[in-house]
Order: sequence, then C-alpha cells, then structure tokens
Amino acid sequence: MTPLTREFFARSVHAVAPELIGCLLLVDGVGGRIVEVEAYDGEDPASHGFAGLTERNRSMFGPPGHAYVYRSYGIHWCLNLVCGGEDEAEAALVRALEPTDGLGRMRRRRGLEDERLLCSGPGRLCQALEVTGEHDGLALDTPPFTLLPAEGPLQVARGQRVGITRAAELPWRYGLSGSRFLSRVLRPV
DNA sequence: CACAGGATATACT
DNA sequence: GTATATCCTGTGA
Repeated sequence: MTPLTREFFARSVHAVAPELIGCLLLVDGVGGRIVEVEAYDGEDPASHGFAGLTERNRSMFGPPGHAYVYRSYGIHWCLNLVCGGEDEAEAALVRALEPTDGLGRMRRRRGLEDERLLCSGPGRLCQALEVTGEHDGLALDTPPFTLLPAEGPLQVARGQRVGITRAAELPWRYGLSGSRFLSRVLRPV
C-alpha cells in the first residue's frame, strides 16, 4: 500500500480532512485508524494560524504533508497534519484513533488498560504514540511516521467542533460514523 | 460536576 | 510588566 503523499495534503484542508477518516496512522509502528479529525484554516479565528506566523505555529505555514505538533494548556501535545499550500496555514487536528498496532506500548505509556481511553482525544493519542515537540515539522511520508489510505467504504459524519469557544459552530469536525473511539459523540449539524 | 496544571499568545496597564 | 484565554486531561468532590 502506498503511503499518503505530499500531493494528497496539498489541497484545501476541507477536502483533505474527511478523507483522513479511516487512514492508518502509526508512529514507530504504534497507532491505529484515524476516527476523528478537525479542520483549521487561515480564516478561522480558532486556528493558531489566524493571527499570523509565530515561533510556535511555524510548521503550520510550512509545506503540506508535514506534522505540526504544539503544546496545549502547557501540558499535552497535539498532532496536526499540515494541508494546503506553502503559506496557507491549514491543518487537520488528529483528535482520535482506533488503536490497532502496539497496544502493549500504548498501555504502558498511558498507564491504563482501557482500550477506549488510549487514543480518544488529541492529548491522549500523542501520549500513546509518544508524539512530542521533536516531531514538529517532520515529513509524514518518512519514519517514524506511517500513514496509509483508508480501505473500503466508510461512513464519515460531520459535526460541530469541541474544546474551543471561538467559531465553535463551524461544522469542521469529522468522525467515523458509529465508532466507539470518538473523543465525544458527534453532534451533526 | 469543578478545577488544577502550566506553555504560548494576545490584550491590556 | 500583569491578566486572561486557549485546538485538554486527570483527579477529586
């Protein structure tokens, strides 16, 4: 299976984000299927790119097909996949995975057994996959990343975003219909 | 359910 | 400089 290419990400985040559902995301062989993402573009007041280039968000303005990893609330790491053109500041926030590979390592890193809680949330999945600031700016088509296309027909649902106050009403959260690994129930809009 | 935890950015004085 | 908000999670009421 050929990995997702830079060309795949060099489109509008609104086209890319729903197609990420069902893709296999591994870091050093640990991870699972993407079941939830959120789209952020440069026009979005909730986006880190909205106010322009800063030290933290520089990867968001970089080439597509790379990772943008930032620290949230001073504690957690969050993984975004950079989309769009070179200076467009578009990215898809990976919010939840269905764990499939390396369950043992994920449980050890997370310090709990419950499969449902290993990767359901942006900070949680970064801890389970050991994604940190070291991964910021790395290409997604080379190690330690593995990113393979979704297989078979999938039902992708769209809903309201969560965890933010500004422009939360934008329906730019995508999830795999019926998945029990979503970080929250998808409220359709 | 409330809230601490604490990096980064912005909006004030 | 201080204050406030943020793409969140674990813990304890």
